[in-house]
Amino acid sequence: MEETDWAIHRIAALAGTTSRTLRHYDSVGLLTPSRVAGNGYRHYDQAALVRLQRILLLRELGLGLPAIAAVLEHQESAVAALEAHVGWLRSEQERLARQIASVEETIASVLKGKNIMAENMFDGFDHTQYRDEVEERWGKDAYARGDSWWRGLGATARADWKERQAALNRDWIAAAAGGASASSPGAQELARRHVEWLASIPGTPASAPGGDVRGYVTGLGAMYVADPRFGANYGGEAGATFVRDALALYAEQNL
Amino acid sequence: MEETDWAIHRIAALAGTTSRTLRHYDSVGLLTPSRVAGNGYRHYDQAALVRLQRILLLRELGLGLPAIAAVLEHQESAVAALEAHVGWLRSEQERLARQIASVEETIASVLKGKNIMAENMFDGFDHTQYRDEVEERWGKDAYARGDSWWRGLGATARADWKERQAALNRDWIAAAAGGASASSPGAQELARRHVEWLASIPGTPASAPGGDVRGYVTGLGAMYVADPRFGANYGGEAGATFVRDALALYAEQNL
DNA sequence: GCTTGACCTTGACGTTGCGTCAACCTTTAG
DNA sequence: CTAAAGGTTGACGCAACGTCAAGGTCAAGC
Repeated sequence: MEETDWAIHRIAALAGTTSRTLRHYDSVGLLTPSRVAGNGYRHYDQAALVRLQRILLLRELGLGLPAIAAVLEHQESAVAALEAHVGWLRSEQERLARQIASVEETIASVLKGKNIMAENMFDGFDHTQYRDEVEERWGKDAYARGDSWWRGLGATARADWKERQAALNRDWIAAAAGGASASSPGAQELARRHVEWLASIPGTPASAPGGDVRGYVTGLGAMYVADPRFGANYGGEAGATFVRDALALYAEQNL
Repeated sequence: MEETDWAIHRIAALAGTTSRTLRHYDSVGLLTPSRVAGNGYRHYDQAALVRLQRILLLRELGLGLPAIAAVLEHQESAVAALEAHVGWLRSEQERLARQIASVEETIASVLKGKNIMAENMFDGFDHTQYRDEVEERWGKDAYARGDSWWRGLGATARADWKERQAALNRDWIAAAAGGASASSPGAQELARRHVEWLASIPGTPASAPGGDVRGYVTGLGAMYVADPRFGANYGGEAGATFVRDALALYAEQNL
């Protein structure tokens, strides 16, 4: 009989890991000691060492402990597991690539003085979380249209568009807070700018050649009041009501 | 006064996140409610909404909450923080690229029937954790030499080399277990194969033109006994002793 | 026989960013 | 009055250990 039996610190050093890790692997059942002495000390033999080697190899490849356990139990499907893992690694890499692009875009915008992070960035098209409701309200492909339009813009164009929106929102809120009436010249001028702004979004009636601009603008105003997520842009329900009324009047008289 | 003040669920929906997240941001001090009512309910105003927008924007870029807090507090250094973040993202991407390459190499080896995961993978050169000691024993650049040699090999060559090593280890252990003496013909033949195997590693005296093969092989045998990490390849100390003696005799008589 | 030091053990907390109950109020609508 | 929403504060869970903490074991030196 050889004395092929090491204390925990030994194989740890032998395999290039720590005793804590071995205890962890024991506790999760990934690698149990080949022998536990009466005093509770863990001992490992060559077979355990080989298994440990494999575990560490797979860990270096980025697999999680459950995945490693699975690979070691069902060695036949090891290749399939590894290939699935490569797929996951690739998707992670792509995600990182997108993040890098976004961050650099942001840096460039900030350097150009475009305060991307400065204003209210709310609107009905650029955020994905309302997909279902946007589709429900405006038709199945309204969301897709709005989204593709939005994604088609460069970072600068997006920033420009958002800034025009933010300016509009500010002015609407100021006008409402100032106690102006929806029919006042100031409110009507804002309505004109608002419609102009809407017309810059392709795919809506406001920008289509023979679109029902009037109905669209009136309906949109109603939505600002009905939906607090849009109404938020205008200072809440009261502000949204003001905007709706001004838009309705403007649409009736000018569109 | 406007009623620009929303309940927690409102801004959550408004910003596309959850109330739990907002409570979390409150608890970590990243975003405190603009007002807390007598009943404990959190309320947020437009300023809070704007801040939340920025937080979520930065979060999408992959920044951690402490980093986000730092960026928002010191807006001047925002660009620097973002650039540092890009650097980290790039390093992560490189790490993933290396992992992908390794996993694919492993898959290819397994498919070729090379059981990379099947045998004892111990030797003095392929693992990095003994760098200090290898350098101490064999000189400052021994490690670097061994490592660069090893890394210069392709996956297939590595697997081949490891298999030859594993076969040698097996045979040594079998011979020692069989009770053979170090001077027996079997042991001496193993010693010959061992030296041959060593000679396949460039940068050692065994492969150098005028190297001190004799001293090298004898010293290596001593190390197998002295260091359990190497001795493990030969069935522990007894096995390593057998190998050392056989190598010493072989070196004396043939080198 | 005792001390020292090295090594072992079993907890248990910390890490990152919330998701997900759980137990318990409040407010609002019917 | 009651039920349905929605709010609150805990507290656990996740991944894989690092890092104390408190305390047993063992070989060696006095």
